[in-house]
Amino acid sequence: MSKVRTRFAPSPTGFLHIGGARTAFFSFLYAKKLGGEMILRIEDTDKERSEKKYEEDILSGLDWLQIGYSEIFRQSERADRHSSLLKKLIDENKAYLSKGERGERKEVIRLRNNGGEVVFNDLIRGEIKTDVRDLGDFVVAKSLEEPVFHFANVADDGDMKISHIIRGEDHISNTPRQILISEALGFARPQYAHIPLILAPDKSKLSKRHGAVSVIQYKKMGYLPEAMINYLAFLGWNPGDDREILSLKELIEEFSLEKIHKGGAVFNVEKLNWVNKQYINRLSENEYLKIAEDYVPEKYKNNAPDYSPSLKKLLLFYKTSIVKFEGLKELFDSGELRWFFGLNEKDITSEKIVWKNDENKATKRHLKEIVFRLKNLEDFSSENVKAEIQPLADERGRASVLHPMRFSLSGRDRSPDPFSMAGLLGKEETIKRLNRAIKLLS
RNA sequence: GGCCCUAUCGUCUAGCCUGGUCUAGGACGCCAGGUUCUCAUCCUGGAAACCCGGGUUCAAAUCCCGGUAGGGUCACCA
Repeated sequence: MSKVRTRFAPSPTGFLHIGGARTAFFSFLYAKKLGGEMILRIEDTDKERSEKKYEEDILSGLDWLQIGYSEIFRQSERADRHSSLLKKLIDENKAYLSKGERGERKEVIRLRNNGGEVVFNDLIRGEIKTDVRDLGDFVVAKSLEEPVFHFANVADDGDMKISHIIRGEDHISNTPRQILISEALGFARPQYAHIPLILAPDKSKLSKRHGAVSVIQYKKMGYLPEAMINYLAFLGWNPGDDREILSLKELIEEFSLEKIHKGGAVFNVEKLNWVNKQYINRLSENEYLKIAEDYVPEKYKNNAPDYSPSLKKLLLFYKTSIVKFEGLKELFDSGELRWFFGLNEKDITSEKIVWKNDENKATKRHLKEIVFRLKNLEDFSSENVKAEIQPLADERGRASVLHPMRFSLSGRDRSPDPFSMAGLLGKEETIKRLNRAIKLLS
């Protein structure tokens, strides 16, 4: 059996969206699985709609997702080859120049179609038969210099020795005519595999109005590429067991076209978020910080308060609570982190410091005891603070002790636990805030 | 509309080929409880589906037929 060679052939008339990325990824996975390779072919024959920025977006999207290709071609660079193939077809009387019909603009080149039935075996859907008569002598080129999509596509697949064409199911009805062209050109017929579409929540075809257009948008939102390809792979495919989180290596090992579904799959951000979270959790501290720091708004960068040992510890603290890195940015922008960057003293009132029906006097006593216990603590880590304070809380009532401490430090009804905050704030600032609260209660 | 494709919890899906082990399994989300000073995390539990109708069979989510619904495609765009 000859070498497996697949291709991803996007036209640079739009961004690399979720669906395209998955198609590329399946093509890539299949080639890798079979020890072959995938090539990238930019189909830029539509000069009006093709744009460089789209090509760049496609390239960077593939790069981000680590979808590698062994070679890259631009269809526009193969114009000479296309016209000579077209000439050959005309010379062999398999195609002919035809006058424009019904007021159509000019002469076009049509393929002679003898009709009959075209049958092909789709690797995912099985045998598909099409009566090809009503196609008529269809157009393959606008002129010798301007081949139509079908022609250029087939010519390139033939020349580039593509063994497997893996593409979206919207191409399934194009396949018969492409087979006709391929046969006229004398190429060996490739295997076809049409994968189901990715749907929007309302089951319609996923499009711009359903959110992010380019996969690069997901990069910007702080999704990890490993999470993205993992999730994408599971849209219409799964390894057949209960595993949900698979590395690229495992994906390659497990992948098979037979396990791809026939029905479309709805793109679900919630699940993507969950997958992403799994990957964030697995990041080492350094890997995490490297990315996290890019999501700190400018005004907070290098602007950590004096009392802060480091911004890094703060970022690390929120590692388990974000679902994507953009969540960090939201934390900063929402004021959620005000306890760290600048407490608003007006937020702290004696009523709020005191837990439910506790007395001011008792609360004050608790806070004083906390200060007393922390004053001489050498290593002011969250763990050590907890070791000092937890017994006190257990003894006098957890809420009665911990709520005042937490509120004194954060000025918020919802905040991290007091031990973590104390550790992040440092000894001096922690005691300063506690004393301020004690004063308020007097 | 023609042609083609598809159909299991709200969503992603296992099971279907090789009928019984399926009172249909897992995951996300949701709800409840637990852990907890709050929020989040984490743990436990719960609600939630075989599109409909016929047929074959002792037995059908699984096989067959017919509906219905959804999607794709019908370009001198890709």
